[in-house]
Amino acid sequence: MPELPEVETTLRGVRPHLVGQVIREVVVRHKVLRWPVSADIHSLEGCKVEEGARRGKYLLFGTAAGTLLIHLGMSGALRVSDPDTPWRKHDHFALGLGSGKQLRFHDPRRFGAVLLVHGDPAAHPLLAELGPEPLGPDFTAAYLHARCAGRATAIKAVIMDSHVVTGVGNIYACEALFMAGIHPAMAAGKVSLKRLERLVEAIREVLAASIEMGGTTLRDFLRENGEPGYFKQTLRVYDREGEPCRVCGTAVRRLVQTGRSTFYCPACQKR
DNA sequence: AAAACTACCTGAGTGC
DNA sequence: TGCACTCAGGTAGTTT
Repeated sequence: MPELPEVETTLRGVRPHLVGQVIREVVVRHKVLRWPVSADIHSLEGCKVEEGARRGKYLLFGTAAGTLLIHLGMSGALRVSDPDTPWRKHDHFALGLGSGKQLRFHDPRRFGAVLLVHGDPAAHPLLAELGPEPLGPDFTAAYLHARCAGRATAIKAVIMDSHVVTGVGNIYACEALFMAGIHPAMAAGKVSLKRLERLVEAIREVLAASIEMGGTTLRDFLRENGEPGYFKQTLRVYDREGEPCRVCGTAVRRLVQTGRSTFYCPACQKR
């Protein structure tokens, strides 16, 4: 499910319900997600949520007992619920809040993570090696050019590598490459600085536009209030195999790169 | 060092 | 209706 826009949408949705609230209760209904839920997670009980932030696709909620780190994986979602709402299958974790509401973590595939991190979260192994934020000032064409230099790896794989730039997943990698007119299988080291400038701009533009629309609901992503995101209708190539390119009418093609589907227009995107 | 592959897990959809 | 199979928004870890 979630790439950066969906995580940001989730953050904006849950933050007003969380920040300033005391955590009355921590409910662990399934102890192991991608990793075991931190054994000391109950030490959050009685703590106030002081802040809510995002780093890449990680959500960070700061408290006196440490930082609650949540990753949504492929199928995770957070939802603010009334406590008398019946638990759904795959509701694995929840916080009972002073407001009387519950924040529930739902994740059928259990690729997500719920961890309590002590000390500076930026120093945590999961966060320390992440690349710059794509919407921040450090993600520039010069930076990307340096990271691509000499690499034979496909440009698509490079922009999906969270250690190069964080938050760009399969949907937005396909979309941004289309917008920049770059063939997804092109060797990263062969893409000119000028074209990388367009790519950086395209990544920023597509992520910002999707955030504006509440993210992309492909199958099951829902916001904290149960509403879908509306960016799917704006997708240019993703999940549109065989359909006409919105620019030139050529049929959109699908290819498989490192086990993931890539969608592209063979006429608009050149090597 | 970089590139390719594996693993984790459930559910939806397809074809027989 | 059921079975076997493929595919799905992520990414750490292992192997080549």
